[in-house]
This record gives sequence, C-alpha cells and structure tokens, in this order.
Amino acid sequence: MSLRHGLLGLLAEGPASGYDLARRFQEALGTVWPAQHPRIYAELSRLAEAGLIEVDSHGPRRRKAYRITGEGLAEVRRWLAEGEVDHTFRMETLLRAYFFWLMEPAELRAHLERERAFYAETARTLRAYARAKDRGEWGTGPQVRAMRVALEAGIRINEALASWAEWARETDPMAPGSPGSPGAAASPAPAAAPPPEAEG
Amino acid sequence: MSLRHGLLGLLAEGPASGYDLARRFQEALGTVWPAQHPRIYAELSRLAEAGLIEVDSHGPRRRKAYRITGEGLAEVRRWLAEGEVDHTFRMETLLRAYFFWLMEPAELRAHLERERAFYAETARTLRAYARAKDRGEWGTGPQVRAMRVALEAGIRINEALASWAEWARETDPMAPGSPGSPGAAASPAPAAAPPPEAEG
DNA sequence: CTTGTACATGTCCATTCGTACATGTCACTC
DNA sequence: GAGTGACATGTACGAATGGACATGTACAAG
Repeated sequence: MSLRHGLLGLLAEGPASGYDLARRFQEALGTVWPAQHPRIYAELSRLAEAGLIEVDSHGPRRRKAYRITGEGLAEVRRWLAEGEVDHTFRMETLLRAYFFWLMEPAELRAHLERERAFYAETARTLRAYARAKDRGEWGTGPQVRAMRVALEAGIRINEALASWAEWARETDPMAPGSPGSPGAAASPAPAAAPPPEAEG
Repeated sequence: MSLRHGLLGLLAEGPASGYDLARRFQEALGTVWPAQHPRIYAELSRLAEAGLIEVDSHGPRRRKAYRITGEGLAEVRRWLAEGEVDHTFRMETLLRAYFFWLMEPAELRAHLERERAFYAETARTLRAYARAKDRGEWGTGPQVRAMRVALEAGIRINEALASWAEWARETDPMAPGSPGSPGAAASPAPAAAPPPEAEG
C-alpha cells in the first residue's frame, strides 16, 4: 500500500488539502501511481487517525488542509530507508506483446506504430518539463531536483519503449514470410509446446 | 481486468491447467502482471461459465486442463484489436524517486547502486534468454517470436532503468554541496514552499 | 440574479487483489 | 510404512481499486 507513503511524501513538502493531493497525484504521479480522490480522502482520514498527519487549517469552501507530523515524516523516511523495493511494473503494453502472435500482421504493424508515436510523444513532453526544470523555472529546491530525477526515469522508459516499438515494427517478427503464419492457430487446440521457461 | 485476457492468451497456445497457468504467469509475466493461483482458479471458473474456455481433460491428481473455445479466441483477438491500451505503468521505483529529497545522501547513493545492480542483472538475464531464443533453442513458432518481442521490451526497460540509476547516482542531485541540504526539512512543518498551490 | 464552472469533500458498491489457510494426490526416499 | 516435497485445487477474508453518485461553496460571466 504505497498510496499511504505517496501522500505522506507529498505532505512532507508542505501542507495540502485532499483536493490538492488528488490533483498532484494525477499530474505528477498519474502514470506511475494512479489514485482517485475518494481513495485519497479515505486514506487521509486514516492517516490522521493514526497521527501521521493532522489538520493544518480550514479554508474557504470546506477546504481542510493537512500537515505531516513528526511521526509521519519518520514513517516516510522509514519506508524510504527499508530496502524492500517492489520491482514489478504492471504494463498492459508488455502483457499484450506476449500475444502479438494472435494478431494479423497489418493490425500489429498499425498497433506498434500507434504505440511508438504515443511513447515518443510522452518522452518529448517529459523532456520539455525536464529542460524547464534544468533552466530553474521551478526553483532549485531539493523537491524539484528529486522530481527532475524521477522525470529522467520517465523520459528514459518512454524512449526505450518508443525505440522498442519501432524495432518491433521494423523487425516485423510476425510477418507472413516468416515461419509460422499470421492468423494461424485459429483452431481450439493449437498443440503448441508450452515453452519451458521465460522471464519478463 | 487483463488477467482474463492473459489467461485466454496463454490458453490460445494450447490446453493447460490452473497450476500450469499459475506457474507460467509467475515465470513469464510475473513482473508485468502478477497473479496468484487463487485468483487464477477463480477466473478460470468464470471463463468456463462464460463459455470462453472449456474443460479439456482430467489428469492424475485432480488435474483439470482447460482448452480455449472459438468464442474465447475471438474474445482475445477482440481485446488485442481494440486499440484502447492502458499506458499506466505502476512502478514503486519511480514513486520513490519523487521522494529522494527526503533521504540522506549516503543512503540515497547506496539505494541507487542497489537499484542499478538489480536492473542491470535483470537485463543480463533477459538478454541471455533472448539470445537462446535467437539461436532457436525454443523453436521458431509464432508464440516464441512474440515472446522474443516481449522479451526485448523487458531488456530495454531494464537497461534504461539501470542507466538511469547510474546517471542519478553520478549526478548526485541531492549531494550536500548542492543548494538544499541533506537531512533538512526534519521539522514537522518543513516550511518548504508548497510548490503548485498555497493553502488557504 | 441566474447559470456555469472550478473548487472541495465525501459515500457507496462491485471488483480485484493479496495473503493465509485448508485439502488432497502422487512419487520418491529413508 | 513414514516422511518429504512437488503437484494440484480450492475457500475465506480483508484491503485496495475504480466508478458512479451525492452534496455543497465560491466566483465570474452574462
């Protein structure tokens, strides 16, 4: 459950309301850790109950800003310190790749081109952000620099995926000419030898 | 819910039992789409009920193998065809990166080195698999070639993350020398400028 | 002075996920 | 013949997630 720590981490930068946090989760962490406002409000209540955060102020329209407590800060730090990192990265794109052999070659090529374009465009956008940060447009505080580092990871991953999609399209591994036909294996029991082992 | 389609995709290669599928989900798709056996058995029941798969055979120890039906195959194909790809990739590694500024520089350097080593090693392992596949050790069927393509994505992503971790460690953006101190912001109200939004 | 929009906070429910627990089979070894 | 370990299938439950619904406030344009 990393939403908890994500919220604590954002609150470590300064007080914020559930609404703020929802927006920032969407904008900054949307692709790497999606979270909707209902979940966020619920989690904030639990965090407050646990004494990791507390109400900082009340604003205009029922706005309730929270502030991290010493305990809360200790908890994020503890989480960051304990080395146990979960290295799984759920990606539908990769899941689909395992089943490319079920697609028509033309369809697959179109799909790969769409994917390439998407990742290339995302990388471009992120690179623009990174350049702006490098120019110091958002200041040079530690949080900004941390975000710059995170941004760099996003850039590299998206570039890697864009180049992968291009490679896959050019290699055209499911082409009709290759051994193993396009719409083949349409029969219920294709009798394929279950490949012993592989890793993703 | 892509577990459904993942199972259908694997069954499209040939009949398999829940146990088989659990193992293959773990081995082949473990990092990109984790699934435990309870969830798999449950989903298989639902798929059978929906007529997308059916019992193929009964084996030694209560073993029950399923086979994909025409309907099921049509459903995977439909899923692959409809362009709607979810591009979110949940990665704890990236989530943590946003909060690097809360870590001690020495701790952060150690963390980045561990991460670099992990991703480099994973990439190495995957590259070995890819080479074996390129040598045709698992045959040259369409499924194997699809897996090769997926594998390539895994290699590139892991290499990108390894190089990112190295870059981050060398850049040392949270170093004591840089503007913005190491273990700073240790007080409950870190007084950091709440970046996007001030509170009311 | 009404209407639209962005702000702001929540409840409710159906799935999905993860973990722990429970059960039973078969093959092999000691 | 007892024990171990891999095979094989499930139930149960609590937590997480996503989406729909509900409510109310402030502000600006018309």
